[in-house]
Amino acid sequence: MFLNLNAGDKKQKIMMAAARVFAQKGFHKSKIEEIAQEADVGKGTVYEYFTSKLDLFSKMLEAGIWLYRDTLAREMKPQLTIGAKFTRFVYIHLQFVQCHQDIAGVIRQEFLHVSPQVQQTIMEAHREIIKMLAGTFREGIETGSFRQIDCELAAGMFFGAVHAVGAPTGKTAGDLEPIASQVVDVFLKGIEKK
Amino acid sequence: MFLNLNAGDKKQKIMMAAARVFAQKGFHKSKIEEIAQEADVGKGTVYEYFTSKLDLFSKMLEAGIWLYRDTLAREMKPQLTIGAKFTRFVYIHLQFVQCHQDIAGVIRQEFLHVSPQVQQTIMEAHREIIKMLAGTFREGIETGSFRQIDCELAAGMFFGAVHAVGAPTGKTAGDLEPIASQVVDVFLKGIEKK
Amino acid sequence: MFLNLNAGDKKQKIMMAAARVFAQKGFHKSKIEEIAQEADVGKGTVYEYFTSKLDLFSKMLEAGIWLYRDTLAREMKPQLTIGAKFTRFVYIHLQFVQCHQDIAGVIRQEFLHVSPQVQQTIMEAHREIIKMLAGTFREGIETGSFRQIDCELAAGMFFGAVHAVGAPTGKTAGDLEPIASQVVDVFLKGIEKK
Amino acid sequence: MFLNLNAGDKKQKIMMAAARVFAQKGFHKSKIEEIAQEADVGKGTVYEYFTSKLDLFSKMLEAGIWLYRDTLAREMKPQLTIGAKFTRFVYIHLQFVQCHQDIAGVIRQEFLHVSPQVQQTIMEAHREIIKMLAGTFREGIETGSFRQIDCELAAGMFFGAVHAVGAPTGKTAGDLEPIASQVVDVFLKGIEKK
DNA sequence: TATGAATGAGCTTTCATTCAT
DNA sequence: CATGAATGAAAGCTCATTCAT
Repeated sequence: MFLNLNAGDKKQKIMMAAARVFAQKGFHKSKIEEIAQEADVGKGTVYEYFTSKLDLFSKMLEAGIWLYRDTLAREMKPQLTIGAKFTRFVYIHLQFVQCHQDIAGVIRQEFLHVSPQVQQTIMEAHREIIKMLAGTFREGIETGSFRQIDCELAAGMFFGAVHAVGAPTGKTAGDLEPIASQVVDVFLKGIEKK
Repeated sequence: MFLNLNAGDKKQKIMMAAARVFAQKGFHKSKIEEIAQEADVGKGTVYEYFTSKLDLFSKMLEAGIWLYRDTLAREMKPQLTIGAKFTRFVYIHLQFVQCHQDIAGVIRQEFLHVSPQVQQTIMEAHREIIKMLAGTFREGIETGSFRQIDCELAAGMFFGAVHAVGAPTGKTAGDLEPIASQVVDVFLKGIEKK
Repeated sequence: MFLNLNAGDKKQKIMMAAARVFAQKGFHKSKIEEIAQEADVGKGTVYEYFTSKLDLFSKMLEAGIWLYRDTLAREMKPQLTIGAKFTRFVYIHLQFVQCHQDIAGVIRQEFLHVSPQVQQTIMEAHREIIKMLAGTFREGIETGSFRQIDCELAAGMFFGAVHAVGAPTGKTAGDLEPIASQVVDVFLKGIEKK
Repeated sequence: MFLNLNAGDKKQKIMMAAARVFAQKGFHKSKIEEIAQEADVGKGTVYEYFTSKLDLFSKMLEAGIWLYRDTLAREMKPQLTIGAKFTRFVYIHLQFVQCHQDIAGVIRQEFLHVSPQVQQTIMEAHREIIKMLAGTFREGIETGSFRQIDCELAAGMFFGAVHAVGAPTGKTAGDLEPIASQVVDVFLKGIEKK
């Protein structure tokens, strides 16, 4: 077959199948055989591209995180106003979670107890986001838009809040734009009547 | 020994050992043998008190959730002002997480992929908290303290934020009182300068 | 309590309970705990009278075999005519099987694979019966009542036939006397029309 | 190797090994590992072909019963005279027992306490044989060869007698033809001198 | 390269047996 | 004597991984 799919194609296919299965069943209940079936390849083929189940999981997860970061980096133009940045962040996060439910589910749930490596990877990504958000908060304080608050704490709270909204039990049914606006509105203005 | 441990004590001992091990390794990587060793009993003894590994996990988890709920119910006096209620909630939550790191860790991480039953249990507890918080927000709106916001969304955001602050990566090093105050301050007043 | 039951009483109680349980579930599926419950004694008490599960089984089985032999010895008066002896044997066997279904069931089914000792015990009893029957056949030949046949073979066949009739699937519903007569009639006269 | 074993071969190999081990030790004392060793395969391989130990046992047993039935059906030509039919039956039974001692041993001993399914299977086969024999007796009565006897009882007795002769303790040392003749002779003519 | 039959380490669970009371 | 809570050896079964084809 000369018009074969490009080289990384089967690897991709396996990783996507893995994301689906891992998201649905978790790392320990997912069977390599099932992932292989889902990817429509033989069980042995998985081991042609990944050294182990853990390796497949890690690679899949890293790809997911990379995609998240990439999406964020692409969409968070520096020229946006601070308020717009937050709204944009929430929108992108919610949209990512909605589009990539599989990967999002895996990132959300399965990181503490799979392997220290994996835990490391996710916590690093988490720290990076917090850092970015804290930086934006700091920027707001410096430009006089925000009042004096603990930026790290606020960043943690903000990400936690957004994360909770994006969770399956949260409000992610309708359009994401208004929800993103609301979230940012609540966070920036607080809920007390002035 | 004449001052023997009271009845049900061994069950407690096993559950506490289970909490430690499950928190550290997660459900699937925890071995019954290790839990038995940690509890300083024989492997078979675990099965005298629990029908299976899953049963032990569920019972331990339910006990943890019950403890959380109980603590909350005991400490959230209805006569507190709304602001004080939120501060109290954050304080109690953070304190619980700090005191019962094992159980908190288990509740936080291991619920999706252990069993539908367990998932059910945790999500129910989660819904209950959200409901309580949303009710408090509603109360604030009715009394004119809070502005018109989506109470469910706000409750989700608030719990998410608190949850994030309580997570191992969050800020829970120093005294909890000031942190609780700060969290509530940020949430009530927002971060924008008026 | 000075008017206590005699010494062997509890031992008997346990053995009878064992017979019931072993008969119903077989050796390997019977649990010591269940036998203890059936005998209305504590689990540990079983070990006061028997050194092990196998010991209990063996003792119970030997008691059953002894009872069978004893019944046979008591009822098979030497002064009976040969024909009467056979009828008597069949009747006693069928009655024993009917009265002591538990023990009979155990003897019938559970002897090959419990222990070589047990197998030995039962096969010895079996050989003894065959020998007795063969002797009676020989007696018949010598007195001119029976024709020249292989006594061992005939004894084996006869016991096999009686055994089959006594099995749960066989004909043991109605009165045993006529059945015993029929069995002996068939065996002595054959089934061919003369 | 180019002349590989045909498909289903390994399944056969495992079933034959199982027959040997089960016959020697009984169901409960047989370990999967030992059967695997006997079959010269890995422990896990057994589970590639059978879902459980019980499944392996059942399948093996059914194959044995099928073989018995098949042998009987093939060899019991309807055109045989009644007397020849009985002789043929005894000969086939004894030969089967001699050739397939493993399977015969399993069928003879292990059916009550393995599983209701297994019990069902064996008792059905037993009933079928009894029915066939009773039919032949009835045929004999109708054609005037046999005297008026209870066919079911006689069939039970006959099979019991043959079964006993075929048992390991019975007479199955020498040639089977003369033994079969003797058995049938005894049964048809009886043992009384006319 | 792609495959899936074969494997065995490792797990949960059972239950005969012990022994402190 | 009587007990039953405690125990751990032992067995069935799973599934990540290998490797001959």
